[in-house]
Amino acid sequence: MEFHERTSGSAIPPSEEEQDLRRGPWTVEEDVVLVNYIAVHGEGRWNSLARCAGLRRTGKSCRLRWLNYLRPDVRRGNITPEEQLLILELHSRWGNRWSKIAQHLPGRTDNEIKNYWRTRVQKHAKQLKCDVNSKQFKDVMRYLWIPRLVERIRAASGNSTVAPATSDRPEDPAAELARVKLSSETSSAAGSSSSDSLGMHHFSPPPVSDGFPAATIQGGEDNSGDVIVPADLTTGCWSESLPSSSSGGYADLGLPDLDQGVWWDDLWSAENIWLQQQF
DNA sequence: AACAACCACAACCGCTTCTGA
DNA sequence: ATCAGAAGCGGTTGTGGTTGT
Repeated sequence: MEFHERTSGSAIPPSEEEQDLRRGPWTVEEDVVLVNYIAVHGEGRWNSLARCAGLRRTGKSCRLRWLNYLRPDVRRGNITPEEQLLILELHSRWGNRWSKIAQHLPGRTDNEIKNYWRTRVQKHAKQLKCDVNSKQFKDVMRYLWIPRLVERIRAASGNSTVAPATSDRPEDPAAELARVKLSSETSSAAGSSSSDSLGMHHFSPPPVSDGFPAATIQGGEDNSGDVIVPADLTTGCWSESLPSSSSGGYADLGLPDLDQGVWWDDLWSAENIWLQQQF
């Protein structure tokens, strides 16, 4: 911030050190320096780390580069269906609390999740001409997107080719969540139009092992939107609350693969038809 | 082939929160 | 209790690759 601001209009001339600061994409050489330095000295104290390592970067920049890219346990690339499911779930509960959400996706960074949400989820909302926080869009997620994900996870687990890095950890929240969804033990939400007549209510979140208290409505302390959550979006009964996808349900809509994006174009009409039948 | 439009992701920015003196 | 520096967070922008015309 500092360099940029001071060089643009401020009477305070930038110090020599600030003038020397690099910005923009990191080079391989910088990455190597940072990784080697952290390997020896550990992370933290980012400003002094940047100085001592001889990097002409701010401490913030070093920290971000390490956390989002260079850390050995960072996972990049395709977001698995389990992870997508978990992101939808946790976002419905917490809103844009990306770092909090990221804590439950091992190896994923808040930045990556945030980007995923913006580029995929918000894009689809835009295509549907509705807000991501609107009931319409949440219903799309609830009745179409999530069941689709559940089915994909189910299919994958049937083939015992489960998504990498999310399935082999007993404590893994994504796998846990998927298990919860698939088991579909509770049944109160099916066609829950009576209890959901107000369009919002409290819910009992599935176990997410951070001891987070049973949330009422997400948004919580950050009041970043007071998102209204469809009744059973988060109750673990998705697959019960809608027509069976394998017996005349959404499978019959001929939806293309979730990741391909195109199916959303056709989704809105199908969604409208179905919702009109429901509400 | 060239250009524009779009997309995904990396990085930055400003603000808030935490921590230690 | 207060203050300064460090760390963390969420929103935004920049960049490079891809796709369409």
